[in-house]
Amino acid sequence: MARQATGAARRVVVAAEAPRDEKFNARRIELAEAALETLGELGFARTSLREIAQNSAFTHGVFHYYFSDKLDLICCCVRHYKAKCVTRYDEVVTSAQSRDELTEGFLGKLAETLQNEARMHRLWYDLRAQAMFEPAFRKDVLEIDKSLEAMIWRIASRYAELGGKRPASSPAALYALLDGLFQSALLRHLANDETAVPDLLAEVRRLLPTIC
Amino acid sequence: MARQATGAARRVVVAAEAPRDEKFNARRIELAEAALETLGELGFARTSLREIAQNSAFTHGVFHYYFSDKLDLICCCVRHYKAKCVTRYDEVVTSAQSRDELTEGFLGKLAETLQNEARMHRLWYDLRAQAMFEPAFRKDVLEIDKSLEAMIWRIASRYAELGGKRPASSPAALYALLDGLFQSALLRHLANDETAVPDLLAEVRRLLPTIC
DNA sequence: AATAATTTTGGACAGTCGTCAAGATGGCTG
DNA sequence: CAGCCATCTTGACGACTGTCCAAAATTATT
Repeated sequence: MARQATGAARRVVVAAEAPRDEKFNARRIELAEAALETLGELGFARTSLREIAQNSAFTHGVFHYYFSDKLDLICCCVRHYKAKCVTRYDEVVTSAQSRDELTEGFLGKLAETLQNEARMHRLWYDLRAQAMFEPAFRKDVLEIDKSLEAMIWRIASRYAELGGKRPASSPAALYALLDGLFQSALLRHLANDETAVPDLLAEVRRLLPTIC
Repeated sequence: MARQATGAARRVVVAAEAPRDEKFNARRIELAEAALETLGELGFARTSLREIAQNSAFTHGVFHYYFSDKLDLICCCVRHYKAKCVTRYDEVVTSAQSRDELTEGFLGKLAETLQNEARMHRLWYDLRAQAMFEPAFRKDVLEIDKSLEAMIWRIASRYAELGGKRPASSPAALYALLDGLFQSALLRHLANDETAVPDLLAEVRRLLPTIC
């Protein structure tokens, strides 16, 4: 019997099958990473499984073998990508010994992300919007959103701590603010607005002391 | 010769044709409003011209007669809808005679919007995300974004004025904050989270005095 | 009333989509 | 070696897409 590709069915495995299961999962991630290339380029709506396959070393049948359907694939993709995302600032947060150091480290990473990973991030915003229409996306999206909020909160807490203060805002408001700024800057950056990145940096630099 | 449906070509009309032109434009808006019903239900990607036509009193051919293509139609739709949006709070802003009055009026409209026009707003977020991939959307989206920022700024300015202060934040940051909060609340509301609306109201109520 | 222009209709077209299943491949076990 | 099983390939299927067009219906103009 062919292995079920649906996440729900795959969770019930006996211990003996665990290594096989891990191999299966590793392959899923391999495919997801290949798919992310095309998804980041075209967005969710315009991307077909065939297009994904053509831009990768795999055939379109393999994707159907490892994923129950298109939604399953895309959920796996964004989940995998965002798992890396939420650790992006951790090194900066733990190593910074002063507010200035943290500020510069944070802003540096922020600019780097905006410029080098614009395609991946627009995919995230695409998916978050799709989740408003497609219930199948909601659970994953809400979960990722929560973890991003926590990521921002770690930065703010550390920043406040280094100044001997407490964050003057709720985690939700802080995340909304930074996410909103980032989203706007991303759109402008993608529209070839040269001032998008410096404007974002200046705004955040100005904002940080006022909210923590 | 059939009339060109592209916006660019239609702008060159002699004065005598102006009334005909207005009739043409009125029909466009009529069609756009019909299309918004389906677009708000299904989102940009899932909506086909045929589906729009079936859920309306028109045939799919008419849409091609009045719009050069799908993008043209959708741009017209969101433009039309957002033109109404940006005036939503104007009455509250001009009539409010105290901070409390403005706060309550604003929050009331905010809650009403979130609950009654959730479908239209998720379409806006959908389109804004699509603009990151589709250059044809960018001009309109950036323009609408600017006008929404101005709308928020009018509220904040008036709020500050009623308190004898000045807004302690930039227009961009303020809009990012409120837009981020609204977007998050909208997603939760659509996911049947009962606390989404009250949470948003509480957060904004708490935030207003701190930023103005 | 007759003619011309505009608007509307609904079907045809070529293409793409997700899905599926029958068969090929290759490693592993008995 | 033979049989088995997970993995992968390939082509086909029906449904759906945006676009286009020729003809019909409607409206405006002479």
